[in-house]
Amino acid sequence: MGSKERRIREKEWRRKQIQEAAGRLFINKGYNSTTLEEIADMVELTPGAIYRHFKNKEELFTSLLMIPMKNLYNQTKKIYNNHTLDVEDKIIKIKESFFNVIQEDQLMIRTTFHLQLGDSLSTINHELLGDINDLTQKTLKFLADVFDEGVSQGKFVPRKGAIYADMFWGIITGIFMYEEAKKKINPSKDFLKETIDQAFDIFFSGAKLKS
Amino acid sequence: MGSKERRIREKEWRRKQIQEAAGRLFINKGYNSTTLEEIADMVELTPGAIYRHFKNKEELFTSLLMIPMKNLYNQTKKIYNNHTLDVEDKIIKIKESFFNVIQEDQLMIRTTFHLQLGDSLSTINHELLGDINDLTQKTLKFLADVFDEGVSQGKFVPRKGAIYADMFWGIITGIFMYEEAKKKINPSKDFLKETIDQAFDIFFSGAKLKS
Amino acid sequence: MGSKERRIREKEWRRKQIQEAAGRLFINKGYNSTTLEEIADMVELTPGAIYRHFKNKEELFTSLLMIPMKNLYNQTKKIYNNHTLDVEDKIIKIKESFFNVIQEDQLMIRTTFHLQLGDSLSTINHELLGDINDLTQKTLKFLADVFDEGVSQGKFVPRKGAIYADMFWGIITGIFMYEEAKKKINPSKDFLKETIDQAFDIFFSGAKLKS
Amino acid sequence: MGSKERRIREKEWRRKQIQEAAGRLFINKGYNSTTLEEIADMVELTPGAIYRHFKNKEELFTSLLMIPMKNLYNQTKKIYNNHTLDVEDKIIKIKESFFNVIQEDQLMIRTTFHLQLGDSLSTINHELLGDINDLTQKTLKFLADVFDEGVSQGKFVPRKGAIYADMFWGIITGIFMYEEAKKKINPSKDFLKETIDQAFDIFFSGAKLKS
DNA sequence: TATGAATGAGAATTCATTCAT
DNA sequence: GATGAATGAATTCTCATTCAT
Repeated sequence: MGSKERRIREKEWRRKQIQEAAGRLFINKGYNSTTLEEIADMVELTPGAIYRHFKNKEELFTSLLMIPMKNLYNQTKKIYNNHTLDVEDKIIKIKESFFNVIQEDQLMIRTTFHLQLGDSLSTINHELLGDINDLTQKTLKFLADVFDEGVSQGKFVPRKGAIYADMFWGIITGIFMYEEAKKKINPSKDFLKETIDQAFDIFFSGAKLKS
Repeated sequence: MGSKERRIREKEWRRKQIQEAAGRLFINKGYNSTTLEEIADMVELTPGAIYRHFKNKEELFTSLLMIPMKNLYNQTKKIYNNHTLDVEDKIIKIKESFFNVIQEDQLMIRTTFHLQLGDSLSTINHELLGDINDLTQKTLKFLADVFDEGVSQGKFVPRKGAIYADMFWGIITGIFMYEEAKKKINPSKDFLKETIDQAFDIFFSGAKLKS
Repeated sequence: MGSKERRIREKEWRRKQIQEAAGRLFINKGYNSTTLEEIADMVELTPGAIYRHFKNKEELFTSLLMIPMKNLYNQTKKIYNNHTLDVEDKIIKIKESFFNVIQEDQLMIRTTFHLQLGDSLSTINHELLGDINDLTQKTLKFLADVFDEGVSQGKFVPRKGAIYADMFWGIITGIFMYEEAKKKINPSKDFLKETIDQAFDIFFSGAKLKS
Repeated sequence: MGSKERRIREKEWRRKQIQEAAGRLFINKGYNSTTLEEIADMVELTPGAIYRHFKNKEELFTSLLMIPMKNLYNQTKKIYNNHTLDVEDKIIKIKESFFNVIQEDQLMIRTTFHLQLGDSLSTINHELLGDINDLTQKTLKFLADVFDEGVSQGKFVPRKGAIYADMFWGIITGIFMYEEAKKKINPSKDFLKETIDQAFDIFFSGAKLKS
């Protein structure tokens, strides 16, 4: 019988459920201000039960990164491998992917920065952290390759594709964070999409070789 | 007698001393992992004494932003008001200012992001927070004005100067954070200056109107 | 059919298996630091399954005493009843028995002391605890009887046999614990056998009536 | 003014107060069953305040050993250095000292055994543990020296003094623990003094060279 | 019989902050 | 202005034990 499999599926579902609750809370209140009790309450469990699914609070937190990161990786890979698209199309599509994933999953950006701030993540699960870094690198590698291709096709100003990719990532995350911050103070309007698009236009236009 | 003034000067010196210690600690260990006792130890005081100089931990933390922010503001203002420079020169000089201040005072960026992450900063002194935001806005306003000027001079692609300014800020901070993160994993080489410069080139070249 | 017996045998075998695993763990990590999960892992069971065999953790712990205690009891009884031996021989043989059992089954001593320390053993199964005490008393009773016999034969300084027996037990266990402790700090050499033998010599020589 | 000294004295007094409360509790309930809250209640403090005086629960516990151990050491040293006593007198006096200290401070024995059982003392302050071991060794060294002297005076059966000393220690602690255990089950009579004295007689008589 | 998810109650810490001196 | 002892509230994490399957 598939009773064992059902168990596994249920366990996975629980895991996801906890992640979602934690994610929502982390976004709203930040990592340190979110307690395990709140998370547990949200999924109608006890704090102790969460430890069956995650080694500790930080692993739970970090695990949240994997979801959108995998997403991002897969989408980027798909675009990269789509040979009906030319270089410019690929870059535009990757930009849209980035934007969508980040938009849907604000937590990713926040978590990334949390990791970068290095705040009290000493007990972190190093395997997981390594996985995340690998995934980011691999994702940006696709992007870098596309840029390299564009350069070799004489479409872009000759620069290392990796530099283009880093910039790309920096621009998107930097603007995202800053716009989020502004929204917090004055929530009236959301300029995120607009600013990122315009930034990308400039970036793109600056990258292209003027024929 | 100037004894009163001397006392004031001494007090200010103490304040600065505490800020420096706290800054170093915050950078290395993050906000939450740094205890007031550590800070106090570093300046050979007791935790209680710090409360004579700062309302609480968060105000101390936030106050650290004021130093480089003022710096940044003043430098930007000076460049803005220097009428011997043309628009392009101003922007390049402002970029250098930003880079230098950020470079010297990494804490600013980290603190900024901390504020953006909204992590446990609920008890923050709102006046101080407001001050910082004002200063940032005012600094970026100078930048936006320069861009507006460039646009009206037909030098840049027509866009709102504020958008250019935001992007500018986002690019620099985003790249800074990402490069810092990479350095943490592989400390071999420091691409920060190079990446920011190249990013700026692209940005600048994308912003300029092709004649 | 013997299927019922087979089941019983299997159950007993499981029980023994659990005891062995628990014993090894208790010796190495102490009672409190050993979790039921660890024990269960070691015998490839789940924590819950252990409750089919033992009422709770403490009963499992205490039950470990029964094995060597019974052993000790049986051996002592045999020697006691062996009428080809004279009093001195019996005592020497009993000493050897004690030493061997303790040596092979260090846990007994440790468990005994744990019980004596009274640490968190409130929920203990009183029946089992009683059994163990009875067994100890009965074992020492044989020894006491031998001493009494020796006294009445004019071989030993007149004292109550029970006192001799208690002393005997105290000496062996006390030296055992102390030597173990020393071994922990400096594991180079093992003086246990030597020290116990010499102690016994002194004890024996002090007990004997100088003719 | 001696205000600073008064502070220090007060702090020391607090420390002692905490130790006494903890000691009483540890004796009655065992280490693991005693909570910091109980200890804190007893001295009318909060659990947190205890951490100003002791790094953690285990250090508090272990520190209790130092008091009687120092006592024992000092008394033994005094006897050792008293040149008006002959070897036999010294040994008898040391025995009395041991008995009294152990009697008054049962915790010492229990703690010693706790350390020997190695139960969950992983976070222990190693310095302190080392100190205790040193003190024990030094104390037994005095005893060993006395025995060596006795041997060289032809009073005792030739054996290493260290062996005599270890035995001495093992006998006393072993009997103490066993008698305590018996008292727990049947509290009617206390044979401790009697048993130790008789054990010592035998030991002593066994050690002495029959002229 | 065994599983393993979940409980529940505790218990040790940690620290920002206060306040009498 | 500084001290440092004390607070107190929070929070993470641990496990023996239970129970539906």
